[in-house]
Amino acid sequence: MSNSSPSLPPVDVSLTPQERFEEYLQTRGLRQTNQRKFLVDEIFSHHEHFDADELMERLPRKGAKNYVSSATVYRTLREFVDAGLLKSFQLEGRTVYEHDYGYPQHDHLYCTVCRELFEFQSEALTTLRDEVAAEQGFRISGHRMIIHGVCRECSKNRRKKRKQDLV
Amino acid sequence: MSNSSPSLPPVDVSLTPQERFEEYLQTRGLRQTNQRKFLVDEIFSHHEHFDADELMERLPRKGAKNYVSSATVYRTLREFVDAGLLKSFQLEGRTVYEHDYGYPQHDHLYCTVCRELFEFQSEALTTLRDEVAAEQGFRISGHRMIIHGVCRECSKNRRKKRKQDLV
DNA sequence: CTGACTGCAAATCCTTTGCAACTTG
DNA sequence: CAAGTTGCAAAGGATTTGCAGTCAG
Repeated sequence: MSNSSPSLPPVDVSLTPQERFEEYLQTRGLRQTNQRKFLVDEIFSHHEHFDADELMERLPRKGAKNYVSSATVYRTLREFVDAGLLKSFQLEGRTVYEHDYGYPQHDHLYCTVCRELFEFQSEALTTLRDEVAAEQGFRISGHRMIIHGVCRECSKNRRKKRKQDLV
Repeated sequence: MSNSSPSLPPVDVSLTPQERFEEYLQTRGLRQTNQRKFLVDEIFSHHEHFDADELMERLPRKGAKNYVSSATVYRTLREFVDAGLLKSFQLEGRTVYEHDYGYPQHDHLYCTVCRELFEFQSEALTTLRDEVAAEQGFRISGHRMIIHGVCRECSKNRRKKRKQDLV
C-alpha cells in the first residue's frame, strides 16, 4: 500500500535535508529546535506522499517523548515548503506533501479507487508546457499535472469482485 | 477581469444545459425546482470560472426574489457536476467550477498575480497522457493540468511598478 | 399524498492564530 | 536576555448535515 522507497532515482544534492534546512534557518535568523529537527528526520525517513493528518498519526502522542503539537506540525510543514524541502498540492480537499529536495521533478497518476499516487517523469510534458506558456506570454513558475483513473491493481481486483458477485 | 465570453469555441450539443439537466433529474426520479432552474440559467449565462462564494455574491440576497440558500447552492453545484454540466477542481484551497457541457476539453494557465485562469487546448498533451497511462496500466478517467506563472499583463504592470519605485 | 427539496442553524473538517510560558542563540 | 517557538485553546473559512416545514409529481 505505502511505498516507502522512492519510485524515481534521487537527484544529487550536496547537503542532507537536515543540513539544508539548518542553512535556511540560519540565513533567516530562525532557530533550530527539537521539534524541527525531529520533523525533518521523520519526514525524510519515509518517501510516501502524505497530508498533515497522516503525518501526525505516525508521530508520538501527546505526553510521549518528542510529541509535537498539531499547530507546530502545520507551521513546520509550511516552513519546509518555503525552504524547498517539500512541495505541496491540493487533492480532494486536503493538502498533500511530497519530497522536493533531492528528488526529481515529476507528475502524478492518481488512482481513484485505492487513492494512491503514482509518479511519472516526462520530458515531453515539460517541453509542451514551455511551448504553451511561451505562446501566451506566460512566465512559468511551475505546473501540476495529475492523471486520474484506476490503477492496474485496482482494475484486477474489481474484475475479481465482479466474478465473485456472479457466483 | 472576467471573461464572460468563452475563450474556446463551443462543442455542438443537441440539448441546452437546462434540457440536459432536466433529463438527468428525470432519469433519477429527482425534481425540477425553481432553485435548480434558476441556478442552471444563472450559471450558463456567464462563462467565467467561479467558486461557490463568487456565485452566491451575484445571486439575489436573502429576502429577495429567487433567493437560494447557500446550503442549496452547494448541494446543487454537486448535482451539476454529477450531471456533467460542470467540472470542478481545487485551486488554492477553494473549489473552482467551470462549464463542461457544450465546452471542449482544455487545460489551464493560472496567473499567481491577478489570480486569473486562462485556457488552452493541446492535443499533444492528451496523447502524452494516454501514453503515460498505458505504460502504467492505468484506466484513465481524466486529468488536470495547471501551469502556474505570471501572465503577460501582470508582467508588464510589474515592470511599470518597478520603474516607479525607482523614481 | 408521499417522497424529494429547501432553508436554517448547528456541526465538521482542516488549518490558522492569539497568547502566555518556554527556549535558543 | 531578547526574540523566536511552542502548546493550548479558540477562531476561521469552506462545506456538509440534521431537521422540520414546503413543494413537486
